[in-house]
Amino acid sequence: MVRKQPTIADVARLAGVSRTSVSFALNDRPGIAEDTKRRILAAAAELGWKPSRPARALSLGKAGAFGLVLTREPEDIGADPFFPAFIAGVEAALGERGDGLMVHVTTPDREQAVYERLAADRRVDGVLLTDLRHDDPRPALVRRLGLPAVVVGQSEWGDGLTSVSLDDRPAYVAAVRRLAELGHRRIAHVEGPQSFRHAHRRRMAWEETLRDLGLPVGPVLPGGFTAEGGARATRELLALAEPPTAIVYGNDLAATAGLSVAQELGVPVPERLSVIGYDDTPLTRYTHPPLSSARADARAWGEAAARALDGVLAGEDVAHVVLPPAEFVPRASIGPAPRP
Amino acid sequence: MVRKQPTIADVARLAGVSRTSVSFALNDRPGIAEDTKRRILAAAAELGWKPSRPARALSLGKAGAFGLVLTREPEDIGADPFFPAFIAGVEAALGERGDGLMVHVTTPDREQAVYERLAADRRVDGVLLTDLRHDDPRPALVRRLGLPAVVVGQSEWGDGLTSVSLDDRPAYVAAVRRLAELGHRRIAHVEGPQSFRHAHRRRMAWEETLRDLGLPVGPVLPGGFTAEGGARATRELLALAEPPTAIVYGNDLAATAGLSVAQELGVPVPERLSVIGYDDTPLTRYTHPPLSSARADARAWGEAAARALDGVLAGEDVAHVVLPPAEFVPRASIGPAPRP
DNA sequence: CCCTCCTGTTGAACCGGTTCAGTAGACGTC
DNA sequence: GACGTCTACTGAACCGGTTCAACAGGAGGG
Repeated sequence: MVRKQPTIADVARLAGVSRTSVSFALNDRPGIAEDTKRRILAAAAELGWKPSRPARALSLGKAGAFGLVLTREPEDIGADPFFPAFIAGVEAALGERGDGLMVHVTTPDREQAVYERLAADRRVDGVLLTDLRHDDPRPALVRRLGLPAVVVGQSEWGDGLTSVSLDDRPAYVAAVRRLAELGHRRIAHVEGPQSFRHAHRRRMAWEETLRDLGLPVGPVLPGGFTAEGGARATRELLALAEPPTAIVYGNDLAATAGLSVAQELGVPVPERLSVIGYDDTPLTRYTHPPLSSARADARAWGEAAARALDGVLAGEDVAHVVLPPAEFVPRASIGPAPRP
Repeated sequence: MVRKQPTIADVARLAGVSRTSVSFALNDRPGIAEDTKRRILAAAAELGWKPSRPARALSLGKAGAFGLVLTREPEDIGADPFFPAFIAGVEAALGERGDGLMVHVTTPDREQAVYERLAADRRVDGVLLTDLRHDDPRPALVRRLGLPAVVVGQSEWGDGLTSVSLDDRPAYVAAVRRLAELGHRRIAHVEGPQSFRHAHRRRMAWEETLRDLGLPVGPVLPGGFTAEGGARATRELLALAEPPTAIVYGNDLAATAGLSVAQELGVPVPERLSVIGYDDTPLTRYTHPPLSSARADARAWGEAAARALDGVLAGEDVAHVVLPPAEFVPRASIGPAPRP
């Protein structure tokens, strides 16, 4: 049973003033004598009064919460290193004000309905859009719904919405260049689902860097950001007549699986195959050999996204936020290209 | 800008009835003529009316949301395969009614304050307590705060609170027995943080099963549920004068790291070392060799926990819920004990 | 034909905050 | 001493739902 919380009327009674004065004192607005204010604050403290969020939300027309919708195929709800850290960052920005984050996990077919409900419910003031896809219906959807939103990703993905971006390309560019320096010429890519804009972007970074370097654009296979996909793609790549000497994966999960497949097939890493992931998951330092990867500060990203949405809600004309790009983290999984 | 949503007064006006009638019709209570009800529903549909959650929450004294607090050391916010699936399950139970889940990520030192705010805020109707520790202050805390709660774990951890448990011991018992069948006699354990009750429970399951089998209780080392801890512990175990022939880890992350260390040290798995994890993460099937693990249905757990909390809030005397236990999933990382 | 009961409907109060439009009283000015 | 101004404070309305008590009007019973 929820214990009855004191209301503003209780505080007013104890302090011997009107509810209005209590409200003014607590939101420190001018027009309250110092002395009275102290009395009111003392009374509030004595009763342990905290404003009722629903009442406040109703009165102010502000929910004091943001929404985050994770859309996943039911079978893909695995561990994603991004979200815990991202959410922690959002929380860091929100927590100060006592605001909260409503998390919804849903499937692609119900996604639109979830956003519609979020807008109609008036339980969140805005949403953070992550994992943007090509032709993502959400920017238009939130606009139509009048639901304030911030895009977590490149500004051009958001159809004019404010965005908070963290460039993952530099890490790929650095990775591919490093491989080239090491003498690799057949550099493959195991890509994430190309419907995701960040997955596509990673692929393009790999491709363009190879072009810039005048290297052949190696084979590309889908890895789906999953262990299974990474394993299967690796098997295929290593079965080629001229297998690549290096593989750049879309994320660590696929790369780790790829590492295992190489071992299983007796292909030594990095002697005959160099491997690179993305995400810098905790495991990378402890695979065998340690997996080269790329580090992005998901926590900072979450914090910045929350603050940007704050700004949007305040009616400010928030500029697109650009965070420091992801960094390539070389480890023992890469080495000189094998001699032909 | 949030588009102005229609209110119940708009619906009433359009249908030509009072607000009361609209409210009655929409919560289908008796005392409204079929005909009128149809008219009201049509009007509501035409305007696209959805009740305002804050207004409803204020009026009913129910927030229509649950809270989940994840307490983590800042550096430990990695990928945990449990929570995404657990949250998806909670969502499945809540989503039907349009209720939501507020997720807070915090650090141990602020944990208590977060729960206190949750209670004072009246923004959630109750909380789900996960990751219970020994002498966990939270059951007493939520009781003192009058905050309804359900314990995700064994009933005896909850100080009388309703619990939803999923036994992880059978998987450990089965794993250790299987190892014994395979001829192993030196079976080590790399445990999770013993302050967590489930980590301790896993350790005890390992220990008691060894006793039951009349086998020596092998060495135990802390692994902290992390890759780093798993790697370090494995290194130590393999450096022993008489190293274990099998290691049972507290989770897959530590086990996967252990697998890598074994490879690095040239200890073949499973020929000279059998390895078992827990969680059945997506990666386990694609490590080399595939990692034996234990599968628990985190999604079902979340769903059951949400339903149990529903019951508690409805004032029902909800019995402790017991879900099917975790299952041992043998894979190629275990094999016959090496001949001495 | 009157009284009672039931059905369908409504006005008003309420939930717990915020805020607008006042008002009482102190003070200064001429 | 009449008037205006400023400060400190308050009553009442409002946010958008739910719900209680009351009330028409028709049916049924005596």
